[in-house]
Amino acid sequence: MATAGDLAALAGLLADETRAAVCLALLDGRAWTAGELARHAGVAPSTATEHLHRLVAGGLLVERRQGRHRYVQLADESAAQLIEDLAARLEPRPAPVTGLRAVTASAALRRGRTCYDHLAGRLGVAVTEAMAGAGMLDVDGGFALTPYGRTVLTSVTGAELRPGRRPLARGCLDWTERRQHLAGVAGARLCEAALTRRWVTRIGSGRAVRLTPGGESALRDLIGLDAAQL
Amino acid sequence: MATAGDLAALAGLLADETRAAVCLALLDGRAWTAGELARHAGVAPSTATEHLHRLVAGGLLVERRQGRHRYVQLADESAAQLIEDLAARLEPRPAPVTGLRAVTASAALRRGRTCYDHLAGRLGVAVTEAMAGAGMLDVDGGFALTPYGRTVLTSVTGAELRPGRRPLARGCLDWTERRQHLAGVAGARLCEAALTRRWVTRIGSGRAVRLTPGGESALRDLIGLDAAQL
DNA sequence: GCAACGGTTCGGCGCCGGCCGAAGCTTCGC
DNA sequence: GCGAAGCTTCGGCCGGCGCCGAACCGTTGC
Repeated sequence: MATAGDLAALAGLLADETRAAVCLALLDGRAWTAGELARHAGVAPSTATEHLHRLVAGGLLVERRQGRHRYVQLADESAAQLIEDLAARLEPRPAPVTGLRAVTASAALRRGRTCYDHLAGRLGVAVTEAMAGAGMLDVDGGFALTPYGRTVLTSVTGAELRPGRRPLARGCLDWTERRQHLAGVAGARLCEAALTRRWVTRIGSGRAVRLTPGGESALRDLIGLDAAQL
Repeated sequence: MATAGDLAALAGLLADETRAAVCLALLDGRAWTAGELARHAGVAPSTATEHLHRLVAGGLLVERRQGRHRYVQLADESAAQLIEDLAARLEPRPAPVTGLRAVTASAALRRGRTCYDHLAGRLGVAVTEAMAGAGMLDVDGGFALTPYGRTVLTSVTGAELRPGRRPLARGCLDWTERRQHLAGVAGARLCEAALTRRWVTRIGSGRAVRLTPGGESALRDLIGLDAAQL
């Protein structure tokens, strides 16, 4: 049984601005070095060390030491999901409609990005809706991959899709779009395939991604995605 | 865009043992008075007042003043879900198998309870699995109510089931069972019907519930629930 | 009216924890 | 080897916050 103390300790891991910044940065699913995170969060390396210790001890992060670097990343998908769930609660507006606030970096992020290990942003939402429209996802009754969708994704990835500890499909509320996009095993495999086949490519070193011309036609054929609406 | 400061502030609401105890108590979905919560958490009334202020200001709780009482309860289902999600991460063991730790109060809770506004515990999990077995829920591809399940539930509640801001069906990870049980609109309507039709009754004033003989036969006929395995 | 009761406000206390810089340790490049 | 770089440990500072009790306010019951 979960005690109040345990719950408070877990929440306490994220209840600090510096640690929160670290976790948000790590939402890209990749491993960062301690120094990168310290600079990102704007604190001294020694301070970052302490925070990373707490986050690792709390099970939210895992570390991998490699030479003189210490890489950390989110421990698992459920850790990422927890942070996403909290962050989702911070954006209660249904449709932003923010006019011409053309901060290009964040505009690129809104257009398309990875969220831990799957696609998000307008691209992720559009892919999800195209799949729903093509009968691959049931989004009315909840959020589930249909048998047809399973067949299609299996043909893409080659390997059989099986739910393990992680569900096959799960809706992940999008920060910027306030709509659900596909997460879970299916979302991860699709994102993996999209990156290896160069349907999407990363922009710079961040988590923003861009749909390539090849990806545009491939996704149109596969799931009926209309890239024009992006 | 969610900032680290916002995230930290939200997490900070739960990052205190007293506030966490309050939120866990409120997970039963009902309204508690400030004094009840103070006694439950073991702090002075003045201390409870401050905590409740913070939780209300943070949007996690709503208050309703009635005479000299101040009732608080969780603001919405997403607040309950957030707390559930955090609590679920605290029980990483797949199968407890705790032997004969017969703390009767918690045993009753494990057997059956309400979780915000739907059924949980062994009862909630058994209902969910019976519905999956009867073809009303798709739990392989994710978590969704099938058209057949929608028909059955509509016949039970009379009113049409429609997803709004809240999904029709959603899996909610059970604290004690570590399996998913049915939440979302469908879970809430089913629980509501089960309580009004006396398929289940509350035990005392807490969140524990018990399956009645009438409920046993009704749920056997409706979803093929085998009450013997409870 | 008056007392009892629930809740709130305020002041004060003490501790926890976040921050930094200095010193030290390990690894890497040369 | 030797210096530079990445990281960690330690000590010390300081602010925030959780706690309580006392005084106060509004409601309820007699």
